Amino acid sequence: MPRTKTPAFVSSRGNASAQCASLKSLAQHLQLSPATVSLVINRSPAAKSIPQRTQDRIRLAARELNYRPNFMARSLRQQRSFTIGVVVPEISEGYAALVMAGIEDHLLQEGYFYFVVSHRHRSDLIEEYPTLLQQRAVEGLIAVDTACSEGVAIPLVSVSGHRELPGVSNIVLNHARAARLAVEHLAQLGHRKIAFIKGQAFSSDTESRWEAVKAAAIDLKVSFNERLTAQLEGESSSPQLGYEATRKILDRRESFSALFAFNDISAIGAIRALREAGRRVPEDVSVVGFDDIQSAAFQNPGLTTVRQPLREMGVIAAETLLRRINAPAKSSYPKTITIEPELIVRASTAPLS
Amino acid sequence: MPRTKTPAFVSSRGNASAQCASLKSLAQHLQLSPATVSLVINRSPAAKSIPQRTQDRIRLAARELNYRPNFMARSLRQQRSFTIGVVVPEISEGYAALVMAGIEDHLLQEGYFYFVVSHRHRSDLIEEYPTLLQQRAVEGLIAVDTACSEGVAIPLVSVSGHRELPGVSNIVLNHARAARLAVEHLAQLGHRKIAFIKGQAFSSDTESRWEAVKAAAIDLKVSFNERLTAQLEGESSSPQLGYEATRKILDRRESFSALFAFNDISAIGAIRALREAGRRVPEDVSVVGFDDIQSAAFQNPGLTTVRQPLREMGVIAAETLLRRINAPAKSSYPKTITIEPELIVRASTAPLS
DNA sequence: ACAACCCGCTAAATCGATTTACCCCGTGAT
DNA sequence: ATCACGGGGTAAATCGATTTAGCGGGTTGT
Repeated sequence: MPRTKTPAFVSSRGNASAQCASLKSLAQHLQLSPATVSLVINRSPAAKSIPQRTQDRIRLAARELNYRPNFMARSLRQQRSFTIGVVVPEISEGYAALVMAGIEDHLLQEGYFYFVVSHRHRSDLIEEYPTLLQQRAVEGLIAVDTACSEGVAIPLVSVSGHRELPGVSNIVLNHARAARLAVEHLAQLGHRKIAFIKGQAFSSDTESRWEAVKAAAIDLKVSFNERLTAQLEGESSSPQLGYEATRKILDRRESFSALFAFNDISAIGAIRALREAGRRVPEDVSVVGFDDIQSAAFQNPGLTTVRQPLREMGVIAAETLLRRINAPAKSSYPKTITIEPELIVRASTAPLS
Repeated sequence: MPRTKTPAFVSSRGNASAQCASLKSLAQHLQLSPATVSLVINRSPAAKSIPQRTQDRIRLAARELNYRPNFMARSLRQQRSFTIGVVVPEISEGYAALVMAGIEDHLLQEGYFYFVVSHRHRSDLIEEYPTLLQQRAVEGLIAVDTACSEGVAIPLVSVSGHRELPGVSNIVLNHARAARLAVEHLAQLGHRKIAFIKGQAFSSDTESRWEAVKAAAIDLKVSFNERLTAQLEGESSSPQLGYEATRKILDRRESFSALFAFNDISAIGAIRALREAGRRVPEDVSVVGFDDIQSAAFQNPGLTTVRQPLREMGVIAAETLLRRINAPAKSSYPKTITIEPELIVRASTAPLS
């Protein structure tokens, strides 16, 4: 039997304004049972036997008393949180931010919210965050440019993850085509000696991109010279890495008339290194970036780059995830979704003079 | 009396792996009551009368059965969500992304998660999102560069909000000092004829910054010439706006040797306009930006700018909010926290030749 | 006349924890 | 012998919804 009875509606936290109104109080006010009110408010099919009159009364009162269903109670009962988790390497980087913008667009439209966490390439965090998010009852995960561990019990969509894992849907760029677009563009401008900058080992795009670049170079009869390649080194995402890689290439004193960087950020660093070495861009050296982050267009000169439709990739990731979440149990799911890149020609490339 | 009994632990959703283990099942396994287990697991003071032996048994079993408290159940009972909401104009913009990085840092450290929403300056969304977030049971809100409506029942911290509202803590830059830093720098380089670009009307920083700039100009005896000022126009956050504003100024054929833009993005557009008009930067015209977003350092030449410590501002916002959330009820809260700017001199400014 | 149904609604179980108010037993003090 | 007290727990209320089984009474069908 009950020991104590609190006086009802004495909220313990200091909310001065009228945010209360539970289902129970609303029902009491209406002289109805909570069950009835719930049925009507949720437009449950079971409410069809309730006359319109009563329904109107209920809805009116709900509006007047400013009834807002308690989200946690509802989640607990229904075992749904309408929340998903997004794991990114770093929020303040153009890449992830653009993907997130797309994710947000679609999720909010569908009534979902999302938690964001950034792991800054720390492997302990990469392990820990998915678990933490699952404890927060997220219904699915999106991992951006992150090689996620397996063993997640919930649907997972990976953007540029590049690991075929059971239970994971991959959204990947068509790297073969992307590399070809860039190399072809340079080749058409007359460039034959092209320098290449390779990505850091930890970036999940590095390997597939590199293979694609090699293939494109060979295919298009462009020399692929080891002495004209360098790899980005270091955790940070600053143009400094591209600057250093380019310096290395320059120091080898091999001649080249074009450079294809791993991404826009490194392309920007490369341009600085080239200028310092007295080479003008694009007159002496043409430079192509990758990604088309916002600052690519902001460069002077504007950066020619292979555009990844990052925002769209975010939207597609969100769509795919929600489809999986709302699919009838263990049904099949897409393993890989390939996205087509686009070459954006700006002012950092020019014909071989 | 009970009508139906489900066979216990037959989860209706298709989770193959072992994620179950409720408090009840754990208690059953241990031949103890849920109450005891809960007390021990939460290290509640009431558990001090329980012998170490039992405590160890409980913790061991919890580990073995991989017990994870159900977040929603716990939230419901405790009326706490450990979640806050962050409202930004646009995720994929350097400004908000940097503030968010700071917010995240601190929140996750303290065991909080956050929802992000972006309103893209749509006033209906600015109205709607705070309500939506409150329905999601967030314990507080951070609004970044957003003139939030009043009437929020939960603690609100505003970063660059610039509206003194009851219940709101404002984090603002010391604009007087910021303007002075920039103008003084240019004046010391010998510039007297300086062009100024003013921000869009919807940006909450625009007015205070503008006043500060005028005051600094007058104070430092730099001419403040209406014909050398222009305002950014348009919703987008692209350098194009700065480009157009600068064109307007150039078209007036008034001579100037330096330009102070509203922010880095517009400074980048300005540089492009100046170059196209045959003016070199910094040899003919020095340019100063504002914010120090990542791409400021990435510019060629590197952009001299007034740095807002955006990441730190995010951390401070999060700290302030958590302090308010965990403060004993209606206690007082900081109304305004002023942040000091810093001048970052790069290569876009040079002495008057 | 009795079953079958429909209408309008409700009781009560449930989701999975937290937390308060005891309870029972043994020991030491009076 | 009785009381007080502390140790080692537990029962049950509670958070705020959702949802199923079913109740009472009137109508219809046969």
